[in-house]
This record gives sequence, C-alpha cells and structure tokens, in this order.
Amino acid sequence: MDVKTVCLGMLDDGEASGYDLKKHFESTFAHFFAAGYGSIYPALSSLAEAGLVDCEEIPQEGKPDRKVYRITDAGHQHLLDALKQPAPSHKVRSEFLATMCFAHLMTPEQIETVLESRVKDIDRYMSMFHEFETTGMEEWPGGMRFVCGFGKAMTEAMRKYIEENKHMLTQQTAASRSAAG
Amino acid sequence: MDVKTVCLGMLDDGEASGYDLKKHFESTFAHFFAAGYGSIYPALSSLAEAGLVDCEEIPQEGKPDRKVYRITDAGHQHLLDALKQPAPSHKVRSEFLATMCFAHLMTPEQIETVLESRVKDIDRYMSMFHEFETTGMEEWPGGMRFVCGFGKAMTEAMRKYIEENKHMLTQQTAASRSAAG
DNA sequence: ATCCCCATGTAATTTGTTACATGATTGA
DNA sequence: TCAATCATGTAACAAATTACATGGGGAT
Repeated sequence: MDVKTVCLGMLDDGEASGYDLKKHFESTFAHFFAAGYGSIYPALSSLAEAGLVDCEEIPQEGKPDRKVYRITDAGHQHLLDALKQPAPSHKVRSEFLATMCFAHLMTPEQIETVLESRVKDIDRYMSMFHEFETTGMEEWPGGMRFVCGFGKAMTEAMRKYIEENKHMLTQQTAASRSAAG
Repeated sequence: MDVKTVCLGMLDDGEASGYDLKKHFESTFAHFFAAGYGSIYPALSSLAEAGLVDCEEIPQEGKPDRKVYRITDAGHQHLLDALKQPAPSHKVRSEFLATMCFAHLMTPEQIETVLESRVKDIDRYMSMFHEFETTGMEEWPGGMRFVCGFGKAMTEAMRKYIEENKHMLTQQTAASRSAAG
C-alpha cells in the first residue's frame, strides 16, 4: 500500500483536495504514514489519469484553483482489491536506535540531548492523541479508533521504556572511560 | 544516519565483510534498520573510496574473494561526528495500520488474515529477542542492550494491544453490513 | 537430490524528499 | 507587522528495493 492507495482510501471517505489530504497525513496518519506535497500531488494526478478519481477544478481568486477529487466506482473497486493484501508490512526505521547502539562512543551530554529530543517528539504525539480523544473520535469508524489507540499505546510504551532504561546508556560512555583512564 | 554510517558503526566494533554486516542487519538491527546487499555493498565501496575504511581482499577458491573491511582513524572520527546529530529520527511506516484504517471496507475474514500475519511477525521478533537474551547479551555494550530491550518492549506492547483491541475492527465491516442490509 | 550457506556485485526501477516558485487573506 | 493558512505544482536529488548474474561446499 503506497501513498496513492492511501489517498484513494481517504477519498473513499469523502471528496477532498490535495491540501486537505495533507492535513490528514499530518494528523491521524502522522504516526505511521508520512507523505508530503511532493508525493500527494503526483499521486492524485496519477489516480486521475487512471480513472480511479474524478477531479473538479473550482476557480478561486488570488489562489491556485482548488482541485477537488472524488473517488469513482473503479477507484472504489481498486481500493477493495488493494485491501486484500494478506500481509501488509509494518516497518520501523530508527536513526534514534541506530545512534543508541553506539552510545558507548558518545558523551553523557550527547546521549541526554538525543533522549530529550525523542521525549519531546513523544509528547507531541501524546498531545495529538489526546486531542483526537477529546474531539469526537467516538464517531470514527472502528478501524480508525483501533489505529489511533495503537499509536497511543506504542507511544506510551516507548516513553515508559526510555524512562525506565536510560540508565543503561550512560554506563561505559566515552566520557566515563576518559574519566576512568 | 544512513546505511553507510550504520555500516561504519558496525565496523568500529571489529572488521567484517559485507556478508557479515548483512547478518547483523538481519539479527540485532532487524527491528529498526533494514538493509539488503543492494545497499550494503555500495555503502562499503563508497566508505572505502572516502578512506573511512580499508579493504583487504582475501582470495578464496570457488567463491568470490572475501573482502574484509576495517575502520580507519578518519572513519572513527567520522562516526563520532555523525553521532553528534542531536535529534535522530524514529519513523514508522505501516501498511498494516493503513489497511486497518479501512477495516470497514473489509470482510472479517480478511481482517483476521491480516491480524494473523502481523502476530506471526511479532512472534518471529519475540523469539529473536529471546535468542539474544540466552546467548550472551549480558556482555554487549549498554547501548545494544537498551536497543534490543526497546524492540522487545515495543513488540510486546504491540501484541498486547492487538489482542485487547481487535474487537474494534470487526464492528461494522463490509460483511456485517451486508448481513444487516 | 535438494536446500541452505557462503560471497560478491550491478543495473533498473521505484519511491520518496527537498527545494524551488507564487501569492492573497486572516488573525494576533 | 508578522506568522499562519490556504493552494498548487515541478525538478532535482537521494535512497532503497528488486531482479539479475554466478557457483562451490556441506548437511539432510
């Protein structure tokens, strides 16, 4: 499932512009599927070319025309087919963890800085999830609630693990070695 | 931190061939940093060209020469610099979660299949982590232990969340709607 | 017999990221 | 006055995946 298919899925829920879709990618999808304009606009063009969505251009003054996309029957069918994929992937790519693998080459200050930035990120996600919960998440389809709950659970587990285990990182660091040597 | 830098970090721990590094990517790094030969071999060539690693070719019969790479002083310094990055990323890209967002368009059987494949994946990771713990993880540097513990904690949290919340997915699915309609 | 391990690499393709390019309206 | 929101898109670049290409040795 690539950006194109996710856009198609979002459009199945109702018409939207590329700009609108970007906002979904920044809020409800942010914790597991990133996409910028550089992916979204080409995806929509390609979807339109394939006849999976229709595009209505709405003239506006002082702004580029707003292009509203609507899913077609063929698009809906295509989406249903895409959802038949029996083993969709779930991948983590973490420069953070890669860095922590080499904590013994870092100073305690460097490690602390990295940890702080991670926790800041975690807190941003937590407040995002909190906002979802307090703004009518109850009415979302079960799948979306599952996915957001998933993100929240993972994020909480991450914060808890870091709090409880960061002490492992500052044993035998670059600084502690030079202090000892 | 890209594949090149991670390779450099692995080599800081001791000399190795591309084939050896691949095994690290498949075991200890598997849960957060994927890399195949198509990334590793070009990374090593580029590292050697930049003088960050040395390469010794060991002739072998019936096999391609084994190329053993060793980090240089310049390479070690480069690694130390790379580790100064204060806010390394941690990204999730999940076709699994993207699929689950649209669970209301799927049959309960389809959902069940997807969930099963995810749990199978989780169990593979869990047995991997278990193997680490029973084969001398105690002597690893603190950073590596932190990272593996992190992976284990996340994986456990994921399994727990799925078990406790999958019921959310099968409410109002494609099949339950047609049964009702 | 058959499969896995060892061992290297290239080339084509696919994908996504980042920077560029433009500019009016609205609220603080 | 300044920042954010709205609104689109392209082009260059970076990166990773996949398939291709080769082939002996050892275990079951």
